[in-house]
Formats: sequence, structure tokens, C-alpha cells
Amino acid sequence: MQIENIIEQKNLKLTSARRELLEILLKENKPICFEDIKDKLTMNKATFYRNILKFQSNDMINSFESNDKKRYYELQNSPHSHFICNICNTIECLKKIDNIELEGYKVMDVVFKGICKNCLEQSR
Amino acid sequence: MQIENIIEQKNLKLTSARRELLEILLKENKPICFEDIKDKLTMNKATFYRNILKFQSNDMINSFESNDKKRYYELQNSPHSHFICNICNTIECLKKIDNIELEGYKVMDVVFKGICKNCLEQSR
DNA sequence: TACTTAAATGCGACTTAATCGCAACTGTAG
DNA sequence: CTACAGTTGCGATTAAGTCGCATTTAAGTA
Ligand SMILES: [Mn+2]
Ligand SMILES: [Mn+2]
Ligand SMILES: [Zn+2]
Ligand SMILES: [Zn+2]
Repeated sequence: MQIENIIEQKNLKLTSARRELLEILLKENKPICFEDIKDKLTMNKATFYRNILKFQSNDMINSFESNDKKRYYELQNSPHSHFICNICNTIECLKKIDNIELEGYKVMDVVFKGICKNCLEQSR
Repeated sequence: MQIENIIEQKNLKLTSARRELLEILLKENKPICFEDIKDKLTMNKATFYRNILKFQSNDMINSFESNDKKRYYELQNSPHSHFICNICNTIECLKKIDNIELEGYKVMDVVFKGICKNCLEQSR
């Protein structure tokens, strides 16, 4: 199983809450926020946030806030950036943009905001 | 005065709350969050947020969330992107990165996260 | 298998950003 | 000066996120 491996690699206890959370994140396969999944969650919300924190400090997930002012979490399968549409609020995962470098900085994450393909087309 | 012009261009009422808020944003000249300025604010916080909203819908300010989970607001003088350091949490305004284009998208804002110059140097 | 213990959990209280409805107020056009 | 739409203050409300503490549990060891 993937989950067992993920947890073991990070030297974390495999608890039922963690299994549940990782299963959700795996299944979704796109950024999700607390509101999206709170009804599915068996665990207490404090446990949810503590595990999110733990996973983040172990580089297992990343998070960012979207235009709806909600924080989105996703598994860090492969590093990639995100595009958030200012019109429809859709979050898209972009393939890694490898030409983005800033002199003197180490870029680890990029979030683009603007107008997505769909919304651009509809505005014509 | 700048403020009068800004407001007039957007067909908004120039109220004392709006003058105060714009003065603060002008003076700061960098992204600030509610907590940073709430003590200076004369207006009620509902008024603060309503004006922030109004200014945003009029493209006068933009906002983004930083690593400290606080939302930062700044005047949209000239379009530019931001770099947020994952170590020291500093927010830097970057000169417009003009080579950032995504096929089919209209990019209006970019937020980079990673390690800033200072923190990179200190880690050596 | 049973024991041990550090780590994880549930619960309830708490903090604080952000929003909302409503009555009172104010900026601006005429 | 007046009228009125738009704005404000206030108080209540919602919801994300955090915290302390008592209880439970995963996982290593005997
Ligand atoms: Mn993604
Ligand atoms: Mn800036
Ligand atoms: Zn869109
Ligand atoms: Zn830094």
C-alpha cells in the first residue's frame, strides 16, 4: 500500500486519523480545503489541523490560500505550480514550470493568479 | 492630492474612512495585514473590510495570504509580483517579471514562495 | 503475547478574521 | 439647501484555526 510506505518513510505513527486523511488527499488528487471534506472526516478538527501541520513539516503536503479565502491542501506528489482564476475561482495544477528562476532566490512554489482558459474564451 | 484623484477616477465617495485607509496604504508602500494597522484604525473593522472589498473590486488594491496565514493588502500602484520567504516570512515586492506567460492564460499576479536572499546566505 | 511510553487523539474552550443586518449618518449631485 | 443612495458603526454571528489536558493508541521491547 502507498500510505503505509509514505508514513514509514517519514517515521510517523500510522494512526487511523492519518490513514483517513491521506486516503482523502490521495483520492481527491487536487487541492482541497477543510470545508470540502469536513463532513467526510471522522476525526476531530483539531486532529485534522495537527496532522496537516505534521504533514507539512514533513514535506508531504503543501498548502496555499485561494481567492475564496480558504486554505487548500494537497499531496506533494510531484512539485508543480498552481493557477487560480480570478473569475471562476478554479484552481488548476500546472506542470512544473522549470524556467522560473529568480536570481539569488530559491523558488519552491509559485502561485499564478489571473484568468483561466475557459473564462478567457467566454469573454470573447 | 493623490487620494482625491484615485477616488474620483473610480466614482467612489470620498469618506473619512476611505481617506484614512488610503493614507495608510500609501504611507506603508508595502503589503500590510489587518493586525498591522488595526490599532491605528479609527474606523470600525466592518468598515475596514467593506472598503478593502470595494477597493479590490475596483482594482485599487490586491491581496494575498502569506505564510503567517494573514492576508496582506497593498495598493496596486504598478503591477508586480511577490516573494514570500518560507523561513523568515518576509514579503518582498519584485519588479514585474515580464517573461512570465502561460499559454492560454492571462497572468495577472504571481506569488513566489521559497527562500530569500538573506536566508540563503545565512544557510551557508 | 504482554508491557511500556512517547506520540496522537477527542473534547471543549478560546481567539480572531471576516461577514451581516439594521439603524443612523454623510457625501455629493442638483 | 435638500434629497437620497451609499457608507458607517455597532453588535451579533460564523467559521478557521489553536490550545491545554485527560485519555487512548501505535509500535518497539522483553
Ligand atoms: Mn496541484
Ligand atoms: Mn508589492
Ligand atoms: Zn476561470
Ligand atoms: Zn528569508
